[in-house]
Amino acid sequence: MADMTIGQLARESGVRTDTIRYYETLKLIEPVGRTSSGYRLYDAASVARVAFIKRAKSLGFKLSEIQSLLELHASDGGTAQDMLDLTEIKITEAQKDIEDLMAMKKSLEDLAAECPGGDLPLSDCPIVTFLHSNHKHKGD
Amino acid sequence: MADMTIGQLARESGVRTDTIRYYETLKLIEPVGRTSSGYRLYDAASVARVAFIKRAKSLGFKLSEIQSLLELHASDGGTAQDMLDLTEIKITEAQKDIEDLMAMKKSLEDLAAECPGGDLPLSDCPIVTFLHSNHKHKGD
DNA sequence: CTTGACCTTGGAGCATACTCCAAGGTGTAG
DNA sequence: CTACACCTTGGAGTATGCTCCAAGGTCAAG
Repeated sequence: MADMTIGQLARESGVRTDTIRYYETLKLIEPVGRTSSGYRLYDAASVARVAFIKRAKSLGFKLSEIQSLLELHASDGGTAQDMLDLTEIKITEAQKDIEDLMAMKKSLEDLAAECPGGDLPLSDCPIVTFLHSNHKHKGD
Repeated sequence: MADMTIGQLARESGVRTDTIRYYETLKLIEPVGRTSSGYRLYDAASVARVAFIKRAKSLGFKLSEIQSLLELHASDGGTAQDMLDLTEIKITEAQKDIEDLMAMKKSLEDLAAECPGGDLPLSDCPIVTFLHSNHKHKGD
């Protein structure tokens, strides 16, 4: 496919035109040109670029991080190590988020396990008691 | 402690005065009264209420959800089962978030494991190759 | 020549949880 | 009486990733 408008790129890429313009404000993508009337023009490389952004997003990279990824890619100095470093930071972050969520989930499960349920009054539920507890915990 | 101003409540609770006023706009807390000059007044129950909010937050409840928790608590009809239900929804959500993060982390690890690192060009890093791949995956 | 789909820009709005600011009144210590 | 800390309200700003809107220009079909 030769040049295409923003709507065609959007359809090819499975994103909205607004999203592409938004990515443009973040310098993630730029049209390859403009028609005489001002319409943005894109090409096959644009489709690949949007796909790159979508994949990076699916790996948990934020748009600002994807910008760095794209810059790295565009620069001459970028090495495999640079990419590996960024990826390992992301892995560490994911690990921390997982641990935080697991701790939260365990607290909830422990409380739920002791809640009798049924038509009993709220005061019989340890979750409520915990929330109302006077004992301070770390971070208070 | 008898009545206190917003600043005292903030100090007791370990939050900012702005945060308490913000919670007030969300109907999470209300002053027990006002001085003749308009200063908000709080009491010991207010401290307990802010503590409740902080604990619920630490369990992963959003402020809007905490509002429901507080309403449940204030209503006569609330049962232990209601609380248990809300908690189990939260547990399920946490589980899903954990799974999503673990899937993401695994993808990153698999790619990182194959990246040679070092001064090699970016094109030798499978992460870059993956991001540039033409193969569509689910969700594209 | 009109219709309708498409494009343009600039800016506002959503969700989340605050945080900060300005302009002004209050309260207490010395 | 003067500082100075504290309080008030209303509104704006932060971060993230879009999404929608208005007002208007463009383009191809019939």
